[in-house]
Amino acid sequence: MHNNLKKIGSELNPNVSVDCVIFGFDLEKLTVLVIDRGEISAENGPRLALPGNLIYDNENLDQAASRVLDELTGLKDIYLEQVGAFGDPFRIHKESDREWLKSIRAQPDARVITVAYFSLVKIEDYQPHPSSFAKNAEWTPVNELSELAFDHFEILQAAKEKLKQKIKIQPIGFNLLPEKFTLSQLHRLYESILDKPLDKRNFRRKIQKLNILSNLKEKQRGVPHKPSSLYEFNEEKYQELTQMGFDNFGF
Amino acid sequence: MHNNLKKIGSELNPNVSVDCVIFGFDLEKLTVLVIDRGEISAENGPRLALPGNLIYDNENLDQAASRVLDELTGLKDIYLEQVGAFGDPFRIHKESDREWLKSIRAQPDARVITVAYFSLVKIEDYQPHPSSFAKNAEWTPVNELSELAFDHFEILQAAKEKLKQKIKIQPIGFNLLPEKFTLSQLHRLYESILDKPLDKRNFRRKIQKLNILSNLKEKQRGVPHKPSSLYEFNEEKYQELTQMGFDNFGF
DNA sequence: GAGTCTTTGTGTCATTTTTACACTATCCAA
DNA sequence: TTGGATAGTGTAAAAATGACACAAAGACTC
Repeated sequence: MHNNLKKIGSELNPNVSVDCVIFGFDLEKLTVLVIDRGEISAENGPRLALPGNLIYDNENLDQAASRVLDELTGLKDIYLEQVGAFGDPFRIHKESDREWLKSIRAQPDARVITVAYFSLVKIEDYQPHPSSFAKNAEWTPVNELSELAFDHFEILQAAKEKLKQKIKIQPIGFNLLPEKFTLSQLHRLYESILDKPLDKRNFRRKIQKLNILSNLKEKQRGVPHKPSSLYEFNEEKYQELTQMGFDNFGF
Repeated sequence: MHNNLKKIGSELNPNVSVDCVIFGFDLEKLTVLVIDRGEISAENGPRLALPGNLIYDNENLDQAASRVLDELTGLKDIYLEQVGAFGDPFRIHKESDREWLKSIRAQPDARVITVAYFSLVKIEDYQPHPSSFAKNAEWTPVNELSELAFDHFEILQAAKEKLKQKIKIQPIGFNLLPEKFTLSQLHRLYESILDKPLDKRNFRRKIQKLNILSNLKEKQRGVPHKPSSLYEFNEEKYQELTQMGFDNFGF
């Protein structure tokens, strides 16, 4: 077995890339980490793009996505989920994207299929990483973006939709919040992701009934209003739930 | 724009394939169309595989999946949905798969990323197609499969899961049934897909409340028991529903 | 320290949805 | 005509949902 290994080196595969939709939450809005390409584009195309790169021939797709995420943010062990493959033959052939491609790719005209991932990051954990394009990375509220390079806007929409569906099934939102958070922050997070208002009391009732939060006996300090209790996500209780086949968070 | 078109011919892309999980429903069980590769495998590996093929450089992924489906079944305009990309570097390197690959691929050792799709087919519409591998294709109950070539079993599991989730959100199951069907058949279909029993009366109540079925004033004939009313899926009423943002079929 | 601003935190009631459950009706075949 | 098989139907209890308003706690200002 694997006597064909010799044919697989650790070189870039010119035909397959991964792109990452890195979501964050600034306690107000859902945001996404995008790269500013500067004024390189030919005909005033979009300056912003999703981080991504070609894959290496000796890594699998998940590994490639983790690597791209790590190179950009320095973060490891981050929640990561595949969105899907995007492979229109002309997806990278807008004139406004070609200059940029020429500057970063050995074969800027090759057909590239990309596999999109979304990841959930605590903004507080992120610090621009020295390497890579991180110096040009910026958190932007998802709803303020209306165009991106290549087909990245389409990918972003698909990632938002996937996140929306997923959060109805698993409480993955906690990956976007600090360790300690308030119910109001969680509430705003759900409203941001689901993109619709949720009744405050009903939301609190529902989320508390799940019994996956620990009420730290601790309050916010220094806020100019009634301070809120702080909670943390209780992984163990969550495991109990899921092992009973729980699968519907009902939002 | 597209002065780079010259680099994109209509040749097979040696690095990207599509694989199709073609679901059917024999009115008893959920089935899937698999290819029997015969006894070609070296060390008694699995004989069965999902239909799939390399993509052409001038088609997008959805088109490639439609093409593969068409080549195998002769069917067009079939419900098709992407499951995701599978790209382990060694996914096609099992010794038991190599003989087969050598017989069908110009570059049997190339690293191939595959994009999986699932499609829903009315078994009655399917007739083995002269071309391709169709003569070796067979409908097999999903739950009777325990191994497949390459990583196809993993792909099948992912497709089942995707179908399961999707049917909770959209009534796509009708794509698997004849135009005219009984509530019991629909009931069995949902049980097959969700892989759990559903109470008969509750199921009927729920599905009827959706109001997307038309009761044809027609009954089964020739069955050795009380004949059932026949229904058909009412596309228009369904459109009304979805346009109101309906999104939860509650199973 | 009184008043204002801001956000937290809480309960009820009416409606809808879910769950569990058993018997009669209708056709075919023997 | 009887037996076998599946279709078709209703109810009651429990749970979930949706709509809705006001007092409490801290920070800040004057």
